[in-house]
Amino acid sequence: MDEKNISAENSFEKKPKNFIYEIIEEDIKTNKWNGRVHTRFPPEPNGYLHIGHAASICLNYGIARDFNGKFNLRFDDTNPEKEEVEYVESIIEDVKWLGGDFEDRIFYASDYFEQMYNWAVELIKKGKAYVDDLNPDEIRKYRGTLTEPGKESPYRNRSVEENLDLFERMRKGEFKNGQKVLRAKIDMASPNINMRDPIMYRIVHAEHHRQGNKWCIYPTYDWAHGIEDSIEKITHSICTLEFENHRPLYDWFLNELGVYHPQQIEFARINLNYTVMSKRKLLKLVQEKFVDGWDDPRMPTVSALRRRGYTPEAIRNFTDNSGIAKRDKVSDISLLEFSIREDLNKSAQRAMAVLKPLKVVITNYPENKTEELEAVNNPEDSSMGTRKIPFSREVFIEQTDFMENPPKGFHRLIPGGEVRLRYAYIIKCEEVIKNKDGEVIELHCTFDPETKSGTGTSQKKVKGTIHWVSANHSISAEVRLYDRLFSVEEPDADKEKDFLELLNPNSLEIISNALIEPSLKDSKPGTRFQFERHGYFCVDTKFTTKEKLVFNRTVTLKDSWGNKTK
RNA sequence: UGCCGGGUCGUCUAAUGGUAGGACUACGCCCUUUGGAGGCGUCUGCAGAGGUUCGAAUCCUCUCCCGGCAGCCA
Repeated sequence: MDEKNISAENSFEKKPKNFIYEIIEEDIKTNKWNGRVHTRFPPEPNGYLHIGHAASICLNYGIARDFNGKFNLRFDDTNPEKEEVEYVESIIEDVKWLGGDFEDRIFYASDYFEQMYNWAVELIKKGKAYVDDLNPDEIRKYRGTLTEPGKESPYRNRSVEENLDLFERMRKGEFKNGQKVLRAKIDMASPNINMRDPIMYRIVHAEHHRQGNKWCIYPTYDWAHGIEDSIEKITHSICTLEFENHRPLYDWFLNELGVYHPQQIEFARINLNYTVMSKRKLLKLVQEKFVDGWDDPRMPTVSALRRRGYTPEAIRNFTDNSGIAKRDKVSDISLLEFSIREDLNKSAQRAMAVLKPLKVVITNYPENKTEELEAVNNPEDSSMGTRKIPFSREVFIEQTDFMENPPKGFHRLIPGGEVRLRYAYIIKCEEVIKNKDGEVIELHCTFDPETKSGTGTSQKKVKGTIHWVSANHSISAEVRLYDRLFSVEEPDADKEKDFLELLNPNSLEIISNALIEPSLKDSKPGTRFQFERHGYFCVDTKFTTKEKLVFNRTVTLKDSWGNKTK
């Protein structure tokens, strides 16, 4: 091939998406893995997945898809005390929902325990691992500090035979938790603390969610993870930055074993402002009932985002736009919100809902008349068609759409002013009815029959168009409005205050008597709508009953007027 | 004062020795029967100092700042 052809071909190549794609493209060029690409997502089933995990799933699955490779789901279930079947099940559901297609490749690290044990025996025989009798406290002291080398355990130089015997007896259950560990024999003076004879096995007498009581010794992350990757013939083992210091150890184990050796690559995890991402803190919010579960719509978990009305597409776009790099980052929540607005604007059916109703009587409209008005289901997508909305003499509008003493620039209803009722007529406010406390409780208006929507006969122009529902036809629903869970940008960053003190007390507002148009009556849980001029809403899957629809607000519409008045 | 990794608009991310660009946000304007959507525009950035070079965000040196690591967690 001559140079011209090469450059012609190159001009069709897409620019690598990020530094990991660059590495993989280079590997393909040099045939490092015989052209194979095989990634994995290796969660520990000790909690629900959050948006950060979603980024990892999208990255790993996306790589497999883009390079015609494979993607595994693998549970890193090496710690029976923290792991549960509930978490396994939720993780499978979430990965699938996000579009991470692992086909039939769902694996469990615990299925490799026998192989891991045998390889540990091999290392003992090579003189590269030993059983240590030091207790946890002693081990910590012997490890040294960040600036001082550690010292060797007095048990470090046991004979191979003794180590073999002790290790076998560890497995048999002859010792108590913490009594003995198996350690790799590397270098107690290493500047990398992870290399100071790291622990490979600890004794844990606990029931494992898949293995039951078969094992009482469990491998540590460092020992187990490379083996899991190796067994599955992973090519690129992608993990987060905090494992960078562990890479020498990952490599050491695989080299000593002389087995298939994937490449570990680290990238910066995604953080989001106004929330927390650590599983420990999320668990605390759940356990101490600050939220109604892992899927409370205010949580940053995948199941919460789903319940709130996010689409997999929006989450994928968000993680794509957040980018993959090595510098620490805190992504702005507004980018997440942008991604769901962008998606739902194109796909969500429009509807009218009045959250805080104000009664309007149209005095010149016949008492018993009902009109069926035509409304567009989605102005962005005419294939979604139209629907009929009933209109009658009494309607409800939004309390905030009327002001007796409006500020400059207010386009809605004012005494003596006119406004269009969406898809209906232009009305004029003739009289304001108040209660004895001076609160506005009702408006008397007149309508102009010449201004019916869609007739094209109206010469009249008004600045504002507001939404409404017919008093006799609307149905009641519960609407839940969510705001950010925390009132500060980085709840983790404050060293003075516990993150629980920084919770936003107004993160949930429940409106129990909102009025919605009758076409929404039989909406199925999970269905998404745009309530015009309010935002996107989703029928809640947890609290909706046959008697009552409950809507979650996914995100507000952008509101340039509201911003101005703040 | 150990080791490892990072510093590009407010946020996120490109440019890999050759015009610092995009997205989000914010703010204007236009348009609009959703104050939505859409269109157009504006603001703001290479941590600092030297050096190499015709030319540096990019290469080198020093400084500063930030993050991770001392679980029998992952």
